[in-house]
Amino acid sequence: MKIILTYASVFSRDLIIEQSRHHQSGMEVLASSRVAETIDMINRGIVPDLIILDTGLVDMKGLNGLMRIQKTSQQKIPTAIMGVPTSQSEMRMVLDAGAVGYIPKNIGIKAFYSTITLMAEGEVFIPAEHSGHKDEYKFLPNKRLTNREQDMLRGLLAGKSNKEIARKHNLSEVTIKHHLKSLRGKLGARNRTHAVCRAIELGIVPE
Amino acid sequence: MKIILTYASVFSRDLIIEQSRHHQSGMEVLASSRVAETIDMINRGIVPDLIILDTGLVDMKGLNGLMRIQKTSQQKIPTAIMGVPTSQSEMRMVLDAGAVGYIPKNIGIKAFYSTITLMAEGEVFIPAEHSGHKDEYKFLPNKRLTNREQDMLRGLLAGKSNKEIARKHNLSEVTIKHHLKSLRGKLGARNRTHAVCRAIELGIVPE
DNA sequence: TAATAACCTATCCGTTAGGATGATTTTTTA
DNA sequence: TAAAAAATCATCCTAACGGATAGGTTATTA
Repeated sequence: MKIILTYASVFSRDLIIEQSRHHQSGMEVLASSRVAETIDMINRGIVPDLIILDTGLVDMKGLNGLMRIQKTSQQKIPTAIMGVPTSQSEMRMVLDAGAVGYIPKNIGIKAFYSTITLMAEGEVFIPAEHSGHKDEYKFLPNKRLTNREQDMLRGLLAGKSNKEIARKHNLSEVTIKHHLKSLRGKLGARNRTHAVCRAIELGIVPE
Repeated sequence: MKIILTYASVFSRDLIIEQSRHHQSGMEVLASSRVAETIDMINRGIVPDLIILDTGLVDMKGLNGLMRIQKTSQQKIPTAIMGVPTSQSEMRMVLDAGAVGYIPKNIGIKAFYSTITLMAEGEVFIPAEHSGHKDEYKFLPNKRLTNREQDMLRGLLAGKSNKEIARKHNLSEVTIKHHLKSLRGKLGARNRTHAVCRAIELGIVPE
């Protein structure tokens, strides 16, 4: 079984890959850190049994990464989304977009392996424990963060005030408020504190 | 080589353990999720070559976990702290307390293994790349979060306002402010948003 | 018992955040 | 090139946050 693991966090990805080498004979995991890299692999003739896409990828843009991969390959390659589970509607959206499943990041290792084995065989997977989960969060809309929004996020992560962020980037405080507003909107956050939580949950944390 | 891995995140811990089974013959990693559990193992006669303590453990209380383990075992068992690297003084503090090293959580897997092998042999380890690191953060003082402070943290992580937190716990808004203040103090945070970042950095995130 | 830690409340006051509305310029994309 | 997206700035206003200061109870511990 051949898998392309497209994962933002190098440490976690390496852990998964390292240990998969010994877990099950015949399991081959290829590492990628961007959707473009994964598409490149496919164009070079690699045909995996399963592609896993992290929701936190820089060039993912919501579910665009999934669509781009589907356009690339002639035959349909089973593709799964891996992310922090939020709402049922998010997972339904993922399935509607053509993914074979949603892997929650808090999954256990054994479950992880049985899950991806199932999905590589064409089964559709959504974790059962989330079936009754209330729709607390909105799915990250089909929009990536702009440069300015990422600046704002970095500011928040440092605990800075609007005034401080404004000084740092030579902008007016008004502009900061504007970018923060659209950042909150994209993250589905109620306020700046919540925005930080959402960003970390979703794996969208700029270095 | 026998190691007790005392780690808060079950997913990460299992990844490490699963893959260590195959990494090097003779490497035995025992899982624990609390300091008390680790102490219990020692009392039951298990003598590991190395103990690894995650800074994010619920019953860790700063470096108290380290001290408690040192008191438990007659012969000195090499004990290492694993956490998100913050400041040099934090790591120095860890060494002063008798630890054999500080393992940064963003370490690579190969480095991780060579590191713990070294430490099990009695070598003292601190990652070199942090030698010139500026003292930006204070180390979490030797104080655990009180129940109320943990309530506050949970509120922040949900993006709630003081008023909402107050309603939830049937307290006055003033009291919320009070607990938030001491929470910020303990986390070394400038404001509520920073407090969330610090808590996540330090691995102190209540379920 | 005295000290300490955890907990609860209050008022005053300045700062910060964020909503609403409106507008212009630049850059990107279809 | 026309349309859309991104970036910039302004004002008015209210809600939320946080500092300073001051008081209290309760439970635990030395």
